Amino acid sequence: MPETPSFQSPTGTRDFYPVEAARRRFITEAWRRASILHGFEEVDGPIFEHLELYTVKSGEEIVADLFSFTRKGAEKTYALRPEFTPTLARLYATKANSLPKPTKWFTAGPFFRAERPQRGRLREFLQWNVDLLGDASPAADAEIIATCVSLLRGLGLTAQDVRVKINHRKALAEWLTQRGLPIDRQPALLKLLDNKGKMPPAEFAKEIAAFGFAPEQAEVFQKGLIRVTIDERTPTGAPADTVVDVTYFSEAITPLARELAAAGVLDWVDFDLSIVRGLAYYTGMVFEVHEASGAERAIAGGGRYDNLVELFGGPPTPAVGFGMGDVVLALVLQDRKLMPEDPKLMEVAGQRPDVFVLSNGTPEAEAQVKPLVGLLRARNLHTRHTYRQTRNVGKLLEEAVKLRARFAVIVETGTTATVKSLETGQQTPPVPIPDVAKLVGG
RNA sequence: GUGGCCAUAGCUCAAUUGGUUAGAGCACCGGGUUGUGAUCCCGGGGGUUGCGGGUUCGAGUCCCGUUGGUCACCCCA
Repeated sequence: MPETPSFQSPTGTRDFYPVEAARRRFITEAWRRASILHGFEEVDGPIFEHLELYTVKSGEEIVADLFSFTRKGAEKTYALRPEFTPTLARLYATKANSLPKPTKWFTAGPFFRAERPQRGRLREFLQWNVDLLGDASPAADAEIIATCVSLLRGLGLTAQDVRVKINHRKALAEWLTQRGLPIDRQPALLKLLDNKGKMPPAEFAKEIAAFGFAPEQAEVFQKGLIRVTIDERTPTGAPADTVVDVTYFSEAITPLARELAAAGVLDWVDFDLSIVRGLAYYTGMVFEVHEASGAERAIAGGGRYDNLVELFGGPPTPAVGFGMGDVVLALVLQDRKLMPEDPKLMEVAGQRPDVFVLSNGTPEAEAQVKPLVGLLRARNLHTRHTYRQTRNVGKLLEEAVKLRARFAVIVETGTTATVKSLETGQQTPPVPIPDVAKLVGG
């Protein structure tokens, strides 16, 4: 299409009309509330970074999945940020000595990945990142997960709707080593676990057998779940655990389970051996949040990354955190009918008008509309008026209702107006115009 | 990067299977009405049928390409 320019939006991006913008705000405000509720402070960085910031952590292969560019007369190569963690590590490393321990930061903003879009994945999306740095304890792990659960709960989701699936890299590796699986073969096993959902059970069983597990033990990995209770002296697993002894693993994660119980979120959690995440940099606990039936992609994912700050030039610093994108979250909310519908949405997004001012159409009354609108706005009331030509009171009230205004003010004369509550239908007798503001809450 | 499906008004869909000037509902605007949220009636604006090419007397309809959407694979920080 050489000649006429295309005005379609770029692949994998979205246009935000008022309704979509309100949905976005519904989500980002929930993110912000949950973050602040748990004592995290907002930070941010540039939306593009030097390309090397990403290749340091992820290698050259990542370049294919980035939007990168150079300036004409090229200096350096930049990339639109695909994730926040490298920026976060830089922020922390730069001021590490003066930052409190722990440092609790969150951010929310746009990120970019040059992939083919599909359900739950776009090229431009919003992501919420919550990180706790400088604390290596299981309590820190639990605090991060509790913050994530707080968000989910705040949006109306329940432990029946979504599950937090937790694994522990280090514990799993040590357990596997104890069982006699050499370190160098473990990545292949993790990869297999990660792919479990995409292959027939028989094939999975066959492949798992290659790692020295009996066929019936494959079933445990197939199922993946380990129940951990803190009521008993020794954690016990689900019945399947008798087939594969995960006692060592369970002991390793018991401190975390206790902290999760103390934080009141243990009932949202499953310990799941098949949660792998990227192999690159997680060093301990890893987790993902999934819709309970397995529909949709992961809603959130994260874990402990104790080596990363050092990798970006800071002091050795334990860290734990997660990211949550808006795309899958919105899909799950819509699946569960938890995303407010159109008129309600404006209210949720804080855009509901307080007052709609109209007149009865006489010149004296009409002349008072704009001054009154200005007066009410000066009192911090969200005030609207019509742009239509009709002065039919019925039609204008209809417009006020459609906008979900709380009050309609009808200017009756050059000096008086009536105030009608659109919620109760009650209407005052004519009052002096200067009295209107206090009648509508100004 | 690979593959399947899809594309008609802002939205949801029609168009007698290749045949006149592409229609309807919703939405939007105006009127019915110097005055109260409903219902109803009348009228209006809106389309290069995603875009480009081809076949044909004739293409929204058939063919090729392309762009975009969607779903899956790869990947998933």
